Amino acid sequence: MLRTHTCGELTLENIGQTATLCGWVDTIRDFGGVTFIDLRDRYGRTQVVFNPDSTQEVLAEMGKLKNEYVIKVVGEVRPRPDGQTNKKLATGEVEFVVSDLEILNECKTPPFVPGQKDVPGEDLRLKHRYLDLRREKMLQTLQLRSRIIKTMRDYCADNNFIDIETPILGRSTPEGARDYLVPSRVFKGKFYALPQSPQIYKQIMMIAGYDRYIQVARCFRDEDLRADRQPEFTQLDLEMSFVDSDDVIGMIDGMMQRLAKELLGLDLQLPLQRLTYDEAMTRFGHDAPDLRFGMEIVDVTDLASACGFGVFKSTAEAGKFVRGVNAKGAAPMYSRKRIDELTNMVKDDFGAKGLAWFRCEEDGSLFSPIAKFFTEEELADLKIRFDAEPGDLLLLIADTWDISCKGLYSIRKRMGVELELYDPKEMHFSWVVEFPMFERGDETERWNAMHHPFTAPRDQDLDQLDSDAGKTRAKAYDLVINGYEAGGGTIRIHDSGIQQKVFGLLGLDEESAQERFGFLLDALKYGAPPHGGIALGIDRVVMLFAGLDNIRDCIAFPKTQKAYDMMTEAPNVVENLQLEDLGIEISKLIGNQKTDSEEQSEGTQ
RNA sequence: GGCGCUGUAGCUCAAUUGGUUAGAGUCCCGGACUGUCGAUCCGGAGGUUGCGGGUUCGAGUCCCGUCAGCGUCGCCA
Repeated sequence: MLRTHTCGELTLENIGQTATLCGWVDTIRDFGGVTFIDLRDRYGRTQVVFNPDSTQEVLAEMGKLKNEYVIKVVGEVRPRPDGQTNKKLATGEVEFVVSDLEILNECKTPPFVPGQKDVPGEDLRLKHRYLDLRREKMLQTLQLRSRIIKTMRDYCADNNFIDIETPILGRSTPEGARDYLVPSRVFKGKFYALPQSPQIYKQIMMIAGYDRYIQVARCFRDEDLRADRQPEFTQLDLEMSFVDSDDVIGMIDGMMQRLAKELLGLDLQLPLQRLTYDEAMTRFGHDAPDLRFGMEIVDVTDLASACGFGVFKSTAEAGKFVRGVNAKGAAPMYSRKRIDELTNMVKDDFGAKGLAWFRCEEDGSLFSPIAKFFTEEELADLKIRFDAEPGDLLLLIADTWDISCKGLYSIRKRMGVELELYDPKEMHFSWVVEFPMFERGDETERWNAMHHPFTAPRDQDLDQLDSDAGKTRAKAYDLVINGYEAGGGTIRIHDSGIQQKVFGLLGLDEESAQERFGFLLDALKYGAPPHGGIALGIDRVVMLFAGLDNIRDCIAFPKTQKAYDMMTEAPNVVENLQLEDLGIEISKLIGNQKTDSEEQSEGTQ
């Protein structure tokens, strides 16, 4: 080892000891005579002191030091003079008086330094990720991530789970998200697919009798990115045999309790709150509601059908919905302009026709551009329904169930932040359960699986599969933290008769089901136990536990919104020889296109 | 693919209704200083305002296109 201690280690207990430290030059404070350098590594910072009575050689080397040089110093640990301790530093009561200095490596003048106050632009951070990862915040987040994963693994190990790796090179299953494909050299013209999840493999493991499986699994989905979505991400994949929904939920309840306790010092009361999907949609318009605040949706379709306002009346009579939220005390903060912004949001993003609003005045009356279409009694009814008090702002959408859900959900989410309706540091864990088995495809009359085609229906809904499939509820459950879907799972179908029936409803005949999932269907016939599981999005859990609002800061080497790696410049062109090996020819329409960033950097040179 | 925000010195940001030589802090370079910890002080360097076009007597500012980053809708079984 080049060093005897780390930069976060030396304290008053080490006074008088000779030690050797290695690290990066964080800051230099040169007083002409004495010079202080904060030496930094993963573990902390130690103040290193150069005195004028050092040797000429040491002083000469010291003169060469600049930000982010990597050095090794030998010296003695001494207490700091009275009144000169630094309480911000764990090592702040001591200093390290240097007797020898070796420059292990120099550093070009960096585009930014890890300690600077203003965080650089994200593109610059991603391009020079090795510098960005030196930043305290990144270091803390990745350490938290490591501890979260360790705690998850420990918990699972304590509960008899076995950790098993499944293939990265797998087979494309055209359902679901777009696959990342890998061409085969041996089977020219054929492709592997990177896993969207180890779903099939873990079910096979259950059939094989490995009744409690986990994996920290990298998954890949070739879809557009979001603040909380990366093309490759990590999930804690878990599957259990001889269980029902409550058993899986209970297992994760315990895991969340341990995570919250060990990493945040929070005591979670178990069982965690549960909402059904229907309840979540009715009350919050979304299947992963943020339960840290109220502002629940109020349905006034019945009032609307009897009122004089044509838009409301016709909407209600068409079997659609008039629903709204009461933003308590929001009226003074929301000018016409800000209400217009909300209106544009629900129109542009979700295709709502408009946003009706009522302001509750000081005298308790409701003011609105559309108030004239309502009788005094109707206005009074609205007030009662929404529990409106002076200063409140009522926002209503008259539209389909889907649009009213989406619009009111986004309004609630946005105003929750703007009105500071909750403490951003608060954590709320809950479950949304009993999702529908099926949803309608956009252009077809056929059903689509809401989760995946192996999801089991609730026992009491089995009969409904034939009569009213749309009403069938599944043994499906999502873990929701602070309004984010942190994980989701289901109990799987282990009965081939039910599986055939579900395939039928999904429009999959026996032949095509066999073609796509034959190996699983075969395996299910060889003694499949009842089983089910869940997958937790580790990146998102880290994001939420760290109090961050984007997932890239929880991943060491994330990709941009276009799934581009700014540091390695992947994806990129490959040698023609590699393509020939694979029997692949790039279409002339595409050619060997330069990536956009290459074009841009050439343009700016 | 749609909508929106952003792009000015190495970095973080200013620049009034379009108006003189595009500024500040920081970083960098040089100098001073023996107790700082966001060190301080003095001096200096540093710009094709992302790129291309247009309007105008005049464009960092307005318009069109384009590229990049971010947010969002679609999408994400």
